[in-house]
Amino acid sequence: MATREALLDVTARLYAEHGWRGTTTRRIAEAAGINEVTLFRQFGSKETLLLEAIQQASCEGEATRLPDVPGAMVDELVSWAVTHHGTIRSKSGIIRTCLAEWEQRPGLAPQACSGGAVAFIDLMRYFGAAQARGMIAADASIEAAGMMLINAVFMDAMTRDVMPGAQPHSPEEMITMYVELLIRGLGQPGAA
Amino acid sequence: MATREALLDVTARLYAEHGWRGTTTRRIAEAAGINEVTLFRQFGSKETLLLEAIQQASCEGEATRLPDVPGAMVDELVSWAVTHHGTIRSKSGIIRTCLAEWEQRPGLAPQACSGGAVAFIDLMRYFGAAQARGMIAADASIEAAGMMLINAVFMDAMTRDVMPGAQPHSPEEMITMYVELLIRGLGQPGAA
DNA sequence: TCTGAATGCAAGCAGGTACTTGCATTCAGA
DNA sequence: TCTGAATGCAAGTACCTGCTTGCATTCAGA
Repeated sequence: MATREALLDVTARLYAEHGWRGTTTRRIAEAAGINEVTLFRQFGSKETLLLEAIQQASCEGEATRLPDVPGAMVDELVSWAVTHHGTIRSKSGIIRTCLAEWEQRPGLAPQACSGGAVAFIDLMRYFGAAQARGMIAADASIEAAGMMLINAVFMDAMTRDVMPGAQPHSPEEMITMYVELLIRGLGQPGAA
Repeated sequence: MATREALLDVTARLYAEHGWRGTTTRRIAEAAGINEVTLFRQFGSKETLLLEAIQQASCEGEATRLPDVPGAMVDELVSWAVTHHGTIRSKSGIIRTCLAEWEQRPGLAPQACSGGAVAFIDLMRYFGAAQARGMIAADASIEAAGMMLINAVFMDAMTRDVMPGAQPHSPEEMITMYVELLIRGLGQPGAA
């Protein structure tokens, strides 16, 4: 079983860096320190190995949940978003590659991004509860706020490696600014 | 010259769909309807052709500018963002691929994303002017607002092809919601 | 001690890929 | 009419890639 685990881990890492075609079976075997033939005996084909590795890498990572009853909204949202940011960042390579290769393998991108969809649903539930309690203006567009927060966190996590030094602020600082701005926008009733 | 243009266009399209390794010289020649040898005689190598094609595709597209003197902010921002959205969307394939292959060719991603950086600078200038005129709260974080708007527009443009049907609203509707929410957040002074 | 499953190693196969060479064809401009 | 540049065509080279085969080695469990 150790061989399987090593192969899956190495394959996911190589896929994130080099894409499907760039992840050759020879390179996988060499990086994992095992013989190429063993790879085929274990998984049958390159495709099987890659699909399993990508799925495993997409799923791992903790999913934080926002409280059922909203309290200190800024604090709760910031700490939740920071965790979510870390989860995305640890998978940023895989997500980038799956998105780029969506046209060749359409099933992978939704799988890799599923964490984001779950987070969005959780966020909408939280906003809905806050709105029901009058903590958010009744006419506020919580949908827009949710999308913007998710997108901002997602983009920050994805581009922080690609553009080093471009962001003078830490993720925590940026997220705090985002959340405070959104809460201000959601709190003021009827500007439209 | 017609041969060069055809090769560059086809190459950019294939690269957006299949990535660097997937864009083979045979495929380029076939799709362009010319002989593979001609490709090498014109560009010398696959690398030269691809770099030139990607650069050309990254640069094209109109750059709208926000007014020097902010007026009807929501209207101005929405129409500007909608144009920006269209520009990004027309290059979404190239951008996705360049981002994914950033680790192998680090120079391409910043090049493909340069339009976004320019747009962000323009937006910050506009927000700064609005703030100087008192149209935005003095303590509002225009930096956070700018990032969020750029990110939201970028993400919408990038994922609209990948997740068809996932967004019930049109780009214009989403952008309008984003802008109105942000303006509300920027207008209310001192919530922190 | 024996057995069988997992693994390693060397070699090879068929097809793809970047790129080259040699020669024939077209065709616009002098 | 001649010339030269651009292009096409057929073939080939060296290397890569997924995958297979045959055989030797290790090693835990009966």
